[in-house]
Amino acid sequence: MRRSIRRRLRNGPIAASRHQRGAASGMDWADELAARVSGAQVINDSKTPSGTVHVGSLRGPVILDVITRALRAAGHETTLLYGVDDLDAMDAQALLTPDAVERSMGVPLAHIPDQVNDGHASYARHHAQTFIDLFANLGIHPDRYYWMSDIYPGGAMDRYIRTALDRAHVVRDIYRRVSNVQHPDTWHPILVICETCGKVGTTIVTKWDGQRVFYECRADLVAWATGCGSSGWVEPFGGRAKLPWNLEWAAQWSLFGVTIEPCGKDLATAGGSRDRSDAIAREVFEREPPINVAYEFLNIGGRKMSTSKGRGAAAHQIVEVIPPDQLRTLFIRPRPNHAIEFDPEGTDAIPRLFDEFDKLADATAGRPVKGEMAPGYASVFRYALRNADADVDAEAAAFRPSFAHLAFLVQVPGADIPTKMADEKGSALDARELAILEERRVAARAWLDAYAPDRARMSVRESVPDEVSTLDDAQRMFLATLADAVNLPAAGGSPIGPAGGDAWQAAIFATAAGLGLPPGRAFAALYVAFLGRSNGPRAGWLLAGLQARFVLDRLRAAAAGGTMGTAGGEP
RNA sequence: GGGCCCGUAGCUCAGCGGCAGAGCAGGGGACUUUUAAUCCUCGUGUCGUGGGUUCGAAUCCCACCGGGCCCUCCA
Repeated sequence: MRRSIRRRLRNGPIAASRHQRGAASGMDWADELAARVSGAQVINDSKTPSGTVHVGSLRGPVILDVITRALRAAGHETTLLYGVDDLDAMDAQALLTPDAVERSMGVPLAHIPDQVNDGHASYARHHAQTFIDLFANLGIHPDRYYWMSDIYPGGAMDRYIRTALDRAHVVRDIYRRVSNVQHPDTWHPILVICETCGKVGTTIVTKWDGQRVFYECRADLVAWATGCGSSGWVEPFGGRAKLPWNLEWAAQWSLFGVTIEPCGKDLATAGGSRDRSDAIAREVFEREPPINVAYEFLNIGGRKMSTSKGRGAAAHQIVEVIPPDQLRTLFIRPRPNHAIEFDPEGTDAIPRLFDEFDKLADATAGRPVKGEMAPGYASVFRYALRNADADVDAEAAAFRPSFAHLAFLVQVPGADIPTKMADEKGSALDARELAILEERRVAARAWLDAYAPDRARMSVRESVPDEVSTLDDAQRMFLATLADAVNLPAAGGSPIGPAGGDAWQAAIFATAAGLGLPPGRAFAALYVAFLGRSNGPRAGWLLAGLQARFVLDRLRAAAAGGTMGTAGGEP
């Protein structure tokens, strides 16, 4: 039974180049995959919790989820597994994150104490859990999570360890043949956790007697960690040793019966990790490897993301700005073999992501959209939804406020956003729409705090903006006249302003009308005087929220062309 | 050295054998007791280059150029 399934899986990676696909719709890669397989499917992915994970790492889990949904929609019984390779050593890889612990280099990640005192049992648990905690909110629900630090001690890997050691010569041959890596003839594919110093990255096994291995913990085996120099015979079972990554990967496929496993393009390169593991699966564990779905990375500004170099956001931070449906859209819209260019810092990339999602919703709901839709847009929309069981039509039909507009409104003092949105929609927002609004309002604020370009932010300048030099005489006159008009002497002689936004607003219109200045020019003058830009929030309410003395001084300074209030200093 | 991806409008990209397209940005205009917006309008771009196949190539093939990433356990 299983064998017949395997035989059908012998096709290469599905990541077809653009020239190979047919008259495709956008999500065909997932649906085509679902149409190609038969029988029950097991999808797997696993991750080494080396440290803080950046947002690009979520592409893999989202792709897993989309494949799972496509398979289930096609009627295949499907199991989704997600593993944590937490017996891997803290190695050079961890040095690429800000989290590496120098004295623990070479130690299994699961055996390193959590550096953050927030209740996790280990370094590995901390970073893996921080990552995994994002899954549910993104609509990714593996049927089972497994941790290699549980799997090994439970003995489940013992039979694969034995097979690998018995066939060490085959493994060495694969490394040499597939990857041009020449291990010594005494090298054995097992990593003992040193009984003396606890490191796994520094040990090498040179003998296997069928029950025990002889290992040495060498000071200079690797550059990034120093072994303690001890050696001895040990039974490499029950968690006392782990397989090297390529063998562990292949062993996982056998252990869990994996039929589909996507991987990043770094592993999928010719002669790389995936090729080695595929060969090991076939020749050592005698099982056809799972279907591969190779996927490209997420680049920031045309360059690779790097947590350590400050390019790109940590995954757990970006989700505060990009809600699940939109983050899924980011990953799902391009085919897996396309690199994604994404640069949220100081750009409108995030607002445009929302716009694109909204356009997908509009088109799916049958509303008119500007321009043309990419083929397969309805599938993209459906798979982008966090909730796999959502009523797609209802979701598409729901009212969604423009993100950019919302980012503006949240900066307007006293704006009644729900009422404004109801006006825009033409009727009251329902519960779901209010939830979407709230989600976007939070996201908009977070975006303004963390990523937005300055032009999207509105703030009253502390001194007279240079931009007042662009005002014409009529506008200056308006500002001066307004200041005089509202500066009615109070009993004590101190300046007062109109009480409240309505009164300010009325004064603005009255003053402009008195001067014959079109309201638009008058308001523009105010915005320039206070914000340094030609548009802004409702001016009356903006001024009402400021100190009257400040407002009057600024009006007069701006009317004078900025010669008052900015005390020299400029060359 | 090998592998993968990309190269189409300022930017992000779609199109993948049949008249070069969209969004955004930008220009111009309209409206407005206001902001955001909305509406109208404006697109000749060596489709990276050179060959080839074809009645016909941005599209298929070959070579090359440029960019990016990977091949060190990141995805």
